[in-house]
Formats: sequence, structure tokens, C-alpha cells
Amino acid sequence: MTTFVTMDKLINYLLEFGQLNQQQIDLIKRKAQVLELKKGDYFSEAGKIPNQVAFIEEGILRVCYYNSEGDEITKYFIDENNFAVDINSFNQKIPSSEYVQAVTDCSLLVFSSESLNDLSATIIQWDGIINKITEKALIEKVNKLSPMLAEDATTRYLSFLEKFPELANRIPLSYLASYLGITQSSLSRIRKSI
Amino acid sequence: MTTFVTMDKLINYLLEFGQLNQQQIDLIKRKAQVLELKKGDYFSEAGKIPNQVAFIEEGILRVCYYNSEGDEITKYFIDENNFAVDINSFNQKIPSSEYVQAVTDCSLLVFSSESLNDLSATIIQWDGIINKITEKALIEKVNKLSPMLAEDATTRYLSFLEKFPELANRIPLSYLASYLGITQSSLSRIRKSI
DNA sequence: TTCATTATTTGCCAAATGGCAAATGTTTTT
DNA sequence: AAAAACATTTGCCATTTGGCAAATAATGAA
Repeated sequence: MTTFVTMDKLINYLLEFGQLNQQQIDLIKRKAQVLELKKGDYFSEAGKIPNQVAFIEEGILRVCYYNSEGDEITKYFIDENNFAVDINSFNQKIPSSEYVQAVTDCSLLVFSSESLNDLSATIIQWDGIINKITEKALIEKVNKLSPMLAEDATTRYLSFLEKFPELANRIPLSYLASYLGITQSSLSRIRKSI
Repeated sequence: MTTFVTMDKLINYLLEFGQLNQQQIDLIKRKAQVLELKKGDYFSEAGKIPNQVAFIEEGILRVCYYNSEGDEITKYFIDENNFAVDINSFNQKIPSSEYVQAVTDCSLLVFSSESLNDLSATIIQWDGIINKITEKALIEKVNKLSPMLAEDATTRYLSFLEKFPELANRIPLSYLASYLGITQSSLSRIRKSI
């Protein structure tokens, strides 16, 4: 069974966290499914038990939820060469309180729960690799969020610009404002003042 | 070699994440060292490569760093029945940018790097247990920090009060203010208004 | 193109927070 | 107890951000 998708980004990413032989790489490629999302499409929905994990080859996703005031909050953005999943709900098999949406057109490689179980059972290093990836991603999130609390909104916006330079003007203000923890009008004014 | 410390909290905590037989439990107990810290004492210092991990039996620690403006920031508090370590620096063996300080008198159980390696080599479930603990702790941090951005300072303070009811008036204002992302005077005014 | 819809900007004013310094309160040392 | 050191509160005012609604701009549909 031949595939025409190289999946190079995924494999190179995994290889950063552990060694894999060609046979293992081929198995991983067979277990991954290409999923193309259009801007605005949803990858997962709140209230459902997540049963797949996505590696982002191209594009940007955002993870969102509704807070107690009913405002939609963008918890974080995830870009190329990262995995997206509500890891808590996925592991515990409980309904997710978050949903994941494509901010731009995306090309994803998706693994189902079953595929991941197979890989875990077949590839001895798999769990170790996944653990390292998970841990690194979570540490990055904490380290990004933590200083934001002490910064003013302009600084937070500038940091976002550094991380996603091309994105700031291509996504709805509301996405970005809720991520930065400010209102749309404040963000609009901050933009103007720069 | 008999020990008079029961270490019940530690063992019960570990057992939440995986099974351990009595022999394994005894080994873990032998590898742990009791460390008593007085309020204000440091458990680890910035600039050093962390070489131990602490389980908090009693008391509260805080994890701190200095931001680019030179302000001391309390990144988070860690309370009883949790592990404390700069996991990133610990795993990568790089100098920590954070330091860990006792907010109250603390009773800790400390594991050295070598002890952890021994445990990892001897107890087959050890790595799995540690990974689950690590992941859970990081997820909790993200989930706590994330909504704070969208809340006003009073709400953040009230949330802190819920989590650490007895603490708010027993620690320096500066610790708490920097955790909440506000100035000492603002926090003082918020307190008064409640 | 034109209309309808949605997103963004702006004005106006209120509320929240910061900056700084002085005043007050608390703790520790001598 | 007195002095010194440190922590907290307060006043004053500036800046930031929010709330709301109207105006404007951009987008998509007919």
C-alpha cells in the first residue's frame, strides 16, 4: 500500500524525541490519516469524548471554550509541527470542555485512539516519545501563559505578533482579543496606537 | 534500616497513579529523605541545575523568577500532596531560571536525581507513574492560568482565596500580588473593598 | 452591482489598575 | 523600650481597559 504523502514533517518531529527505524516509520505513516480543514472548520467539538489526535503539517488551530460568563475564550493557538488534542479529556475519555477550530486552512495528520494504541503496542519507544512531546508542549504553554499575567495588553499583543507575525491581521479580532484577555475594542485601539 | 517516618501521604499519592507492591513501597521510602524548611527558606535556586525533587507533605512552596523588568514574579504556589521541581531544567539538566521558596514551614520528602534513576531502573511502573503525575500537574497549571487572563484582579484574588483560604493573610502581599499579576497597592485596595 | 451581514473602529464616559511617595502598621534587633 | 527595618495602606493623579452604541469598513450573497 503506497502513499504519496511524505509526512516528512511528522517523522522529523518524532525523531527529535527518539529513534525510529524504517519499519517503525512506515507503520506510523500507515496509521496516520490526512485531514484537510478549511478555515473555520472544527477539528473537535466540546461535549464529545475526543478520539483522535492531530499533527499540524500546515496551518494554525485554536483551542477554545466558553467561560462562566458565556464569552468564547481562545485558550491558545497551535501552529505547524505541533500536536493538537485536549489531552486531559483524551486520556481520561471524558467529554471535552474545549473545541478545536481551524484558524487558517490546515493540513493535518490524524491518529485515531485505536491507531495510537496499536503504535503504543508495537513500537517500544512510542510511549516515551509521546510523553516527551506532551510534556514539552505543556511546559511551553505554562511558560507562555505565566508572564502574560504580569504584562499589559500591548506587550501581550506584541508578543503574539512575534510568534505569529502573518496572522494578526488575518484572523477575527475576537479570536485574538479573547486570547489576550482583552475586549475587541481595546485590541483595536492597541493596534491603532502601534 | 528502620525509619520512623510513615510517608503515608507520598505513598498514597503514588498509588493513585499506579500499583506498587510492598517491596517497591519500601524501596521508595528508603530513597526519600525528609527535609524540613522554615518559612522563607529556599528549596532550589535560580542558576543552578536542579538535582532533586520534593514531595510536599506539609506546607506551601512558591516557584518564582525575575522578569525582564527585574520584578520578582511568583509563577505559582504548590501545596501539600504535590511534587515541586523545575521539570524543564531538571530533565534537560540545564540551569534553572526559577527558584523555589517555602511560603510556610514545610515538611518535604526529597528525591535526588540518583535516587530517581534507581527507582526508575528498579520499579517497572515508576516512569509511567511519574509521567502521569507530571502530566496531571502541568495540565492543572495550564487550566488554572488560562482563565486568569480574562478575569479581573478581584476575581483572581477571590479564586486564590478559595484555593488557599488560610494563606492570603499570612504571606507577604508581594508574593500574592505578583502571582495575580497586579501591584501590591492594587491588591491592598482590592482587599479593602471586600 | 447592490443589499445584507458581519467585522472593525471610534466616541464617550466609567471603572480598574498603576506609579509614586507619604503615612501608618508590624516585626525584629539592639 | 526604642530604634531600625520591613510591610501595608492610603492619597493623588495618570494610564489602561471596559461597556455600550453608533459609524465605518469589509465580506459575502443575491
